[in-house]
Amino acid sequence: MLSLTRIRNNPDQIKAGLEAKNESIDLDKILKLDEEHRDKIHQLNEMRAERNRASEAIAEAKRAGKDSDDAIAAMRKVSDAIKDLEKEVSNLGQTLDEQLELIPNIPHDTVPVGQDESANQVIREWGEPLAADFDIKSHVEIGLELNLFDLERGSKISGSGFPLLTGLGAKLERVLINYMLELHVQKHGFTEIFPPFLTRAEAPRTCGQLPKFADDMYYIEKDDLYLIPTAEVPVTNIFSDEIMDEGDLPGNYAAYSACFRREAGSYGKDTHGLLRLHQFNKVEMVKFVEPKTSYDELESITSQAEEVLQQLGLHYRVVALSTSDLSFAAAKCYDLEVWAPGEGKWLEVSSCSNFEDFQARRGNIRYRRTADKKVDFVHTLNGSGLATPRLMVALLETYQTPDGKILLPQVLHEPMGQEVLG
RNA sequence: GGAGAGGUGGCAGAGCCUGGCUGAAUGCGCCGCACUCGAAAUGCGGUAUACACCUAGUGUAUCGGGGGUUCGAAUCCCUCCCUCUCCGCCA
Repeated sequence: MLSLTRIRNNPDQIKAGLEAKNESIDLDKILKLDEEHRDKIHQLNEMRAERNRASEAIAEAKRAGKDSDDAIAAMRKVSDAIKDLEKEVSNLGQTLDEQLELIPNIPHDTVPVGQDESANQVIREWGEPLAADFDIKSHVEIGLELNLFDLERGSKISGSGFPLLTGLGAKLERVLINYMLELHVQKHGFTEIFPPFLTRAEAPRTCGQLPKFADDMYYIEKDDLYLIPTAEVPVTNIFSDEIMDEGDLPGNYAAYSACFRREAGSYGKDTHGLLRLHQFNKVEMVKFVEPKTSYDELESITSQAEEVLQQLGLHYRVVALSTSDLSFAAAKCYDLEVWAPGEGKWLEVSSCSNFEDFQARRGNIRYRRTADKKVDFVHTLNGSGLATPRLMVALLETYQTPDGKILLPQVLHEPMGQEVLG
């Protein structure tokens, strides 16, 4: 949520930002609504002030034992008028809020400007692509041959997009999750969280999934609960409606969760194998930081996510998303894309974003500054660290051998209890 | 699922029956000053947020959310949400 003051004071800057994000929002309409709203509030305040003065006089008279029937009769009319105006003001305010909730965050100055994803910038590339002198297989082939997963039976049980991992595939999934969590908790000092997987509407509202992207979420009508699309949702809301101490910042939290996405509108896209699923596993990092540090923290959370790929020895690149490719709530975002030699393409395995105070405003997440004791909104960031399905794809395809086996990277030998699959 | 209790400021906790200088006692915390070589203890003072404007100030709103009664609601009524306790059921 953008602050109205910011919109009011920098309408041109906001308009430019919205345009860069390919958003068509009638800001002038909102500004006009805001003006009308404030105008009515002003009127209302004056009427209320009058009422308060009169009530006080009536109270005084009553204490003195005098009667004030005339004054009461007069105030009755004022009171009715106040009620009408109150209704008007609250309707205006509600409309205004609904409009504000649909305004996305504004891109940071350093975000590359562009009409589509071709404007995204590759910031750096790490490692080398697999150079094989044999026919490279896709993860689907490998998985089927080695019985790591059974997508047909997964579909039988739950429909397409719900993977069934089996045997060593299931174990590899568990090992990867655990490995990533340990890295962030032990080495990077994150606090481990195991969050609820179903939340109230307020939680995705804070993060920006609601109200605009309701169709992408699984919803349990009977209990009015949403399945989380990422652990970002419950973890970001840990401190909603709270005032943190400056000493609590930066607050670094890492959480595993299953993630549920309806992927409405993306049917027929990346349906192949594990590339796009309705349910998947992810380790997510969330940071609550002081505003002035948030862009440094964005760099740091990105490198913390990169470290997973480096330790697994996977070829990847860091991409700065352009204005048009930024998500609704993000002011700046780096994607981590891992190279999948079997697919022959880069796969997004992580998104590291700075939301500035956008989510903090929606969720009312604040902190008290030590210096002047004032309360201000924190900045929130998050980064996948990482999502497993595409990581698994890259891993299987990168470490395949000519004889159809998987030679696991060093760091997985001990937790897997073996060096080779197959 | 059944029965009961409760939701008040950064926190704890009065006020609600008996509506009227109650934005809200008191305590803790925090800040300033005094005392001190310094600290603790003590004393004095201060300490919510948002919005607006005729901006050393003033006004309005906010006691879980919404609605109602009333000249006037933290206080009365309705409704929704949430938390806790006990019983039942269950992993």
